[in-house]
Amino acid sequence: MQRALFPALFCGAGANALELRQLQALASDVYFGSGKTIFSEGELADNAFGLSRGIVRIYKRLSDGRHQVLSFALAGDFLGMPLSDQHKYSADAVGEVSLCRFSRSELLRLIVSSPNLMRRLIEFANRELDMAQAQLLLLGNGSAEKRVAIFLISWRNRLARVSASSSSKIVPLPMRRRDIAAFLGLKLETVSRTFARLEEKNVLRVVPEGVSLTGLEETLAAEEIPASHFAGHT
Amino acid sequence: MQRALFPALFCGAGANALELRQLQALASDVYFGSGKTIFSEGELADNAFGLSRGIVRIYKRLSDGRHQVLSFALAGDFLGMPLSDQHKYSADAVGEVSLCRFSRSELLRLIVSSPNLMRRLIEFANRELDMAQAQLLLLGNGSAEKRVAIFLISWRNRLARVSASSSSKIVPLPMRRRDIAAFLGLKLETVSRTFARLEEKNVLRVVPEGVSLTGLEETLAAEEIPASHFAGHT
DNA sequence: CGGCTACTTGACATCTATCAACCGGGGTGG
DNA sequence: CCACCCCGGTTGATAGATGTCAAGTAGCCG
Repeated sequence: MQRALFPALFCGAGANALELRQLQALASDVYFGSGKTIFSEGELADNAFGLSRGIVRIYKRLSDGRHQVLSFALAGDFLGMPLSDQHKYSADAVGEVSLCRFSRSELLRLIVSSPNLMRRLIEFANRELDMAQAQLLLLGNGSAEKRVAIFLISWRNRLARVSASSSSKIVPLPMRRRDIAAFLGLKLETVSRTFARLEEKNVLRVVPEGVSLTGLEETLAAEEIPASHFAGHT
Repeated sequence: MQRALFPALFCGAGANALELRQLQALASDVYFGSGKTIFSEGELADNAFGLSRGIVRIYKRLSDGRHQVLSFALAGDFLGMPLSDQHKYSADAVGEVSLCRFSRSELLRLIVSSPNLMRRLIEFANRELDMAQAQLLLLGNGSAEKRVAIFLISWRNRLARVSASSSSKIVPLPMRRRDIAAFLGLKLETVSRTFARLEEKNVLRVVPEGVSLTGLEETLAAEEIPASHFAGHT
């Protein structure tokens, strides 16, 4: 069984043994079953969470019941910035997830006392900001087809970075169509139709667990939005 | 003449005299005329900029010439996070602007050495992230009318915070329609039409320098997207 | 005065949302 | 064990909103 994977992933390759140990000392491992809510928008953020294993859907609820998915967190990500004392969005488990739970006040004290960790936190915030801004580009300028295509490529790249090599050419899509749609600012029917259209173009195949990409990026390379903006999602 | 306003604005009310002095020691005041480009996406970020006076348009260029405006920076904002060694987007002056220019390496050294400043930087990153995520909500779920309405209210609130009280009920819009459109993921014709429609509903008046709001927020209060997400843009 | 630029307005095309039917798998209960 | 139901997903028809193309107006500066 893996324990407290998050600290190692968060600190990255240049891991400093001390800060790693300090983080782990504060962490307690927790588990959430598929679909469970980890925290909800507006709640007091007594705890901070770091993701060790699995996928977490980060989203904001609109008053009419719609969702905007802000991101899909992967192992190594914080679920929200530990600074604010209130959760600014909700987080649900997509599939089963393992988390590190921290007392936010303890974590904050540790981070503030460690320039190293503080810097890592800024870098994390930076990556989150980059991702959000790339997403703004996509939602502001992309057709449904571009949104889906770029999402798939970006998602595959992110997965590849985390899970080393899942070897198979199939890109798993454990989230539901509805969630993909809510991430891309589309309706689930449109996502479904767009998958179908891309399949007809022979650039991907839809399989029950996800999709397999067969030339999607080449199609995209000829397009207006530089893929470089999206390849680097962390 | 005002000098080096940025450090005081960035440090905020709880300004620590020491960190303030240190920041000012590194800053040199620079001026850009209307429409001038301060830096461009992809350039090496030898300098970091803090905005003292005026408005700066932050945007990404798409390869086909379209722009996505990411934000309109106001006095007190950094133009991009000082961490990364490369500019991730471009910045143009909207009207005349005064900036503080820092050597990025010097600034970084100062910030890393000062837990106080580091924390302020994280808080700044947090605000930027919040704004970007609120924008994602808007682009993902809002009709043209909602986007324009929420933009206007959010813009007015941000201006009010910076310029104390511009007293008049007119909200100045020094940026062009094209920029508003690029910010909202719309075309400039759509923005123009939406202004016209809102004017017909008697919730605003279009004047040469901007708009005056006459009941727009009440209209919005009845809508699905909670305005609270947008009122707080910093 | 003339031309440029920003903006507005109009007619029409295109794309996505909406509403609705249908398919298929997994689980439940008879 | 089978039938049924429920849920997620796909597909179809239609409507509504925004984009596109084009003309026209107003203010500004030379």
